[in-house]
Amino acid sequence: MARTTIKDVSERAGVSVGTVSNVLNAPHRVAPDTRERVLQVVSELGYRPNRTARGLQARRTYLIGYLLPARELNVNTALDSFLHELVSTASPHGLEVVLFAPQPGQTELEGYRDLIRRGGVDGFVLSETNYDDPRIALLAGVGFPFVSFGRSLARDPFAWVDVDGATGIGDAVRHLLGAGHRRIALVAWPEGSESGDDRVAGYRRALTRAGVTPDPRLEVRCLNGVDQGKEAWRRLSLLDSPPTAVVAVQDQLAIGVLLEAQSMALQLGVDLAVTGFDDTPAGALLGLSSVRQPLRDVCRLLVEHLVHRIEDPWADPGHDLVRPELVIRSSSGADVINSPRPWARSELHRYRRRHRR
Amino acid sequence: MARTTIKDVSERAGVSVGTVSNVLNAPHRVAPDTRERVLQVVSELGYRPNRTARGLQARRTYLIGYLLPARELNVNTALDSFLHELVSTASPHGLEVVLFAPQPGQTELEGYRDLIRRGGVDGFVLSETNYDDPRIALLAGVGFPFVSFGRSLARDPFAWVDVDGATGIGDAVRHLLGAGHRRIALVAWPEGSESGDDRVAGYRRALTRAGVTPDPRLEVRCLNGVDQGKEAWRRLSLLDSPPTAVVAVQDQLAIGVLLEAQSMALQLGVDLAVTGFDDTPAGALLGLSSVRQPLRDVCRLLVEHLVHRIEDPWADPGHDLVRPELVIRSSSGADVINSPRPWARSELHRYRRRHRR
DNA sequence: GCGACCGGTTGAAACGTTTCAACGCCGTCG
DNA sequence: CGACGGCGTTGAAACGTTTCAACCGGTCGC
Repeated sequence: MARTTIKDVSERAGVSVGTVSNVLNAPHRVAPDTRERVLQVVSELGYRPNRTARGLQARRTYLIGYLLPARELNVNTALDSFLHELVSTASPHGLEVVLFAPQPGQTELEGYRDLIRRGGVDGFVLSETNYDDPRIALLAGVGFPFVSFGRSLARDPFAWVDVDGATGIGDAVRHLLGAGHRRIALVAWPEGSESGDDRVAGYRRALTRAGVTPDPRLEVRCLNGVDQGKEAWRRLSLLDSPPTAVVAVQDQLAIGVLLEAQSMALQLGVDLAVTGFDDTPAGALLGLSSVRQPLRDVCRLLVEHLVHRIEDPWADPGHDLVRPELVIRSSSGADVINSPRPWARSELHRYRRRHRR
Repeated sequence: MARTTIKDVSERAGVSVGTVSNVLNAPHRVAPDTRERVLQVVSELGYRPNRTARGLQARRTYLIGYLLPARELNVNTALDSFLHELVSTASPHGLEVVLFAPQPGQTELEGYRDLIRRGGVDGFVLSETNYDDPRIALLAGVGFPFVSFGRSLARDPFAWVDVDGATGIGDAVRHLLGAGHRRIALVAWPEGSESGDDRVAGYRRALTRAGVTPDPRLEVRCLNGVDQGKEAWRRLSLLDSPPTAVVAVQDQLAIGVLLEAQSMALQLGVDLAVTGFDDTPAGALLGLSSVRQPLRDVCRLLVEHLVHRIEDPWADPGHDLVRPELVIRSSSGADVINSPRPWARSELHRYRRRHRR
């Protein structure tokens, strides 16, 4: 029950506690034979310095805070893998990840502020950062170490890592262009989100560079969600000349498009190609091609930047933009899994005849 | 930069630090007017006691540890919601959740042991507990507070909370029986997992109680996974008289069954009813009926038990079994979403003719 | 032969709390 | 009027580290 302390070690090794501490933190200062003896006792007793005591003296906690984003507007569908990577990349730096949520009746910002005041963490990792995120103003304002997964238009310089969504979507577009598609639609979130607008820009740029003029009628805007994706495809399918491919800025939207198209008896990868973003398990299940965020790299960089901020809060904050990877599956024609259905096209025609005003 | 300490408060309020501490922790001991004055200063300065210092003296950390289960064998597909509920139920008790992973080259058990030695947490929450889990022997052995999500055959008594999988599966079976099904198959994991065996037992019991004799040929065993589910349905469909309903012990298996049945052009909810377990987003998307674990209740109970263990490690560990809820969707005939396909049956027959030896 | 220096070690202070024995004051009772 | 109690407050110790000035014994240089 009683934990073994540095004092136990020092007594047993016949040295002072200062010496034991030196053996552990500055071995070069202590004579080789003393060092050996102390290390021997340390391993016999299985001694590990107490984090709390060490933290009190060093004014550190060896913890980094991550506020769990509210469940409802959960765009970050990859929370699971994100946390995994974050925790395992933080670990070698002697850091652990503390999850927290605002107390009931507290705003998110108050949650951050409270944790700072209580001296609860050494720094924060933010995610789902958006334009002019108030958290950045708060943290940069008080000079508290943090790093953001996602860029932001903020006056203060700050450390961030982001996925190059524009290039990712561009890769999807180029993949579809390469497969012969020319009428490539976009299903995107409403204007005003950092990552959303970035992806839209990538779509337009890729088309333009390939000599295809982006057609505004092929750009549908809606909130995230499977149902919204279905609705989006319904609207696209009623156009004079419907698209042959759809690029969605998120898997859920893509899944909606895909399901709705299937229910119109369209053959995915043949009649219609679809791509998503985030490479979610649900999407993978349905054979959805998707842009995968390299979360391992992202987390490695996040932790590196954060460690720098903690160690030297005065240095210039750095940042990184990492390139995602397009995972090609059957939804964009990789290898067709379902058997062809010759009546698919006529189904689409029937649907359109019924619904066009 | 310099945080405000209890000393700042005491000086400004013209009292000793002891008094400030009493105001915060034992207000009845201090005179009302002093109390007011101190509280006034506390709120002016936004003072919050430093967790590290408080923890050092109390020999506590106010943190509970959760080891992120290895990604590969991730049965706990609801990690996201689980953590959400865990964090928000722990918060009112003044506890935060620390995630950790074994250092590279360390076993899981060493990860736990290390954290105990370093005095890193006040207690652990275990999940994915299995028969005779070595973590339970370790923690119960050294008398370290913990609570387990999942029962286990362990010699030592320990605190746990579990979902009554048997009853959950039983509910699914009764639902199908009520819809008129009699040949109800089971797709389950291989024998030897605590929760798996529990669910199998629930399946058999529900059938027996309803006067239907369980047919061993209708029980398929396979590892978790969508592909395994597909394979399971292929085997079931080749039986002399195939089942009209399938109960799976997990959503991924159910999804496999469902997808494979669809690819045979069976109409879900009409030709074949399917139920899963865990109510995953992917399942919900496909209209899969599923047994939902009441994670909020589970986490509330987990935290309560753990707090008791921490406060009074000598008391008898308690436990709770909570009943899950069956969510009925179209896969078991709730409201059929697809239009009927008259040729479905003949497709099945064609398939069977082709594949039976 | 003496001071300076150097490597190794020690002891004490400090980190920010809580706890608790001791103290001072005031009113009450004998 | 002195002893006693009770209430409110204080001061110091303790929690387990790290850090750092000081110390000690030995060696070197002059």
